[in-house]
Amino acid sequence: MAETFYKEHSKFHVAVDCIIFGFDDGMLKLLIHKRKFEPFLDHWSLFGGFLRSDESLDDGARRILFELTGLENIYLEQLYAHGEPMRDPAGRVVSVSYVALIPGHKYHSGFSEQYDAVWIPLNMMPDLIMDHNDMVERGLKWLRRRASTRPIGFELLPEEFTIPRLQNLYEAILGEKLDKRNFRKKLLSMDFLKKLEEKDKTGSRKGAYLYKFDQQMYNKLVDNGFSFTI
Amino acid sequence: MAETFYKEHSKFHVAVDCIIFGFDDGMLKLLIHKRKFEPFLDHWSLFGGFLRSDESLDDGARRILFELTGLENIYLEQLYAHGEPMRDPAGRVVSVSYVALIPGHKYHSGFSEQYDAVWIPLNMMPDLIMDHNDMVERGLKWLRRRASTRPIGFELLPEEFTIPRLQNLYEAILGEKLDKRNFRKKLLSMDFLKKLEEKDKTGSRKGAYLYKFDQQMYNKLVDNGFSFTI
DNA sequence: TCAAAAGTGTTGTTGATACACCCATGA
DNA sequence: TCATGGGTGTATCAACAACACTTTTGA
Repeated sequence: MAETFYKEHSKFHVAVDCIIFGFDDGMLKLLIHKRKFEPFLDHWSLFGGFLRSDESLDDGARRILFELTGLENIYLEQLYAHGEPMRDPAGRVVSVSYVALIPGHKYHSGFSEQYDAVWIPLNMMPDLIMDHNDMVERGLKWLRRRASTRPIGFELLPEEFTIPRLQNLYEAILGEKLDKRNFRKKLLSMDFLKKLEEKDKTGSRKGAYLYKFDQQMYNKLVDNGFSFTI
Repeated sequence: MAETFYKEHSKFHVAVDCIIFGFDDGMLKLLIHKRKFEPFLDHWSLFGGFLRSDESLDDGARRILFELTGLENIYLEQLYAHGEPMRDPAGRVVSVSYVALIPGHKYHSGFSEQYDAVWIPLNMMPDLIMDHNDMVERGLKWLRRRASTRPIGFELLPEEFTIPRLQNLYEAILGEKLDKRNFRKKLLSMDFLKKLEEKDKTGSRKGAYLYKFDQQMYNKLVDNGFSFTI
């Protein structure tokens, strides 16, 4: 019965494509791979797949990300629906893009090889299939906007991180150098970074103190009208 | 041949729903109507329709808006794709919502009656079908965000408008009173409002000078790194 | 001992906010 | 003449930007 009402209307394939950001070696990177099926077999592509009849768009995105990386509880947000009739030469497909942010410490889980996945620095992005380069550009704009109004930068770092590392990340996202004294002052004044006892010595002789993002504290601040900006 | 590649994958109805904002009597309003077909015949609903096989999402939104209002060249922006499997009890439908901003002076074109369309102030919104209330809420958040970072407020006013009218609009969008001296100072300092000779006397005895938004000037400012905030 | 990154305060400038009175006019 | 909304300037405060030297330590 359900399908009787609308049956005179066209139906479409619906796909989900994931724009997967990571941060490593001081660079923003994107996880892409060579496509495994026709058309465009073996061309560079975002990770995507077709929506199944029993799942929501969000579930589809989560599934695709999980199938690919084995990771769950990843920051994931819907970005944009692409629906040009000719965007895919092999058929009419409406594709909804999602942005995913992969924390730094989950990089080396070895998922890359089995799916032919590679992390490519944003400034070395090859031509991707169809409108995937547009998606990446839109994703980058989103990331810049989002990172300057919400504390999502932390989603791209390991749970424990140093202030200089955080600054590097913001510099990579915003594409500009920041003053370290002002950066530090501002971030610490916001009161949601917990300083730990240990130092991270991988970045320098001296070592830098590790910090943790305090989500609870952040929530409390937001409840009191605080809003993050960098 | 085109449809041979993906034929093992599910297909979906794709709909477009328009969140149509207007500004009148100092109030933000939304254009809604009573739905013309089952299911939910005669329930309050946003204006929407099914995507056709030969049109893009943007084209679909434009078409629906045109069929309804007879208006073209309306500010229209994609907002969000809703894809919960059970969002429509009559079938699996992925719906992409769009925000439309209708300029004030195009209100009285008489399109309302023939489509049973009514302008409802935002604070008197009835229960809408399915997830349409969510869409409205999302649309309002979008409008607040957008209006404070881009000069889209002008899309909701007639081509010629007074500063007090513009201020009323921003107050309605942001939901707070603004200081008239500061508002005026700020807007005029941005240099993209052209003052006209005539006054509009409908709002007061004294009359207030009319202004026009100078799109060219605005573009030039943006090229030079200017960014609008209110 | 030196190279390399971490850490630390102050000052000037700019933009935001708060605020009260006169003006023009039609009824 | 008076009620109504339009129009104007200044002073205070908070946030941001600019800027240079000391510390630690492994090689």
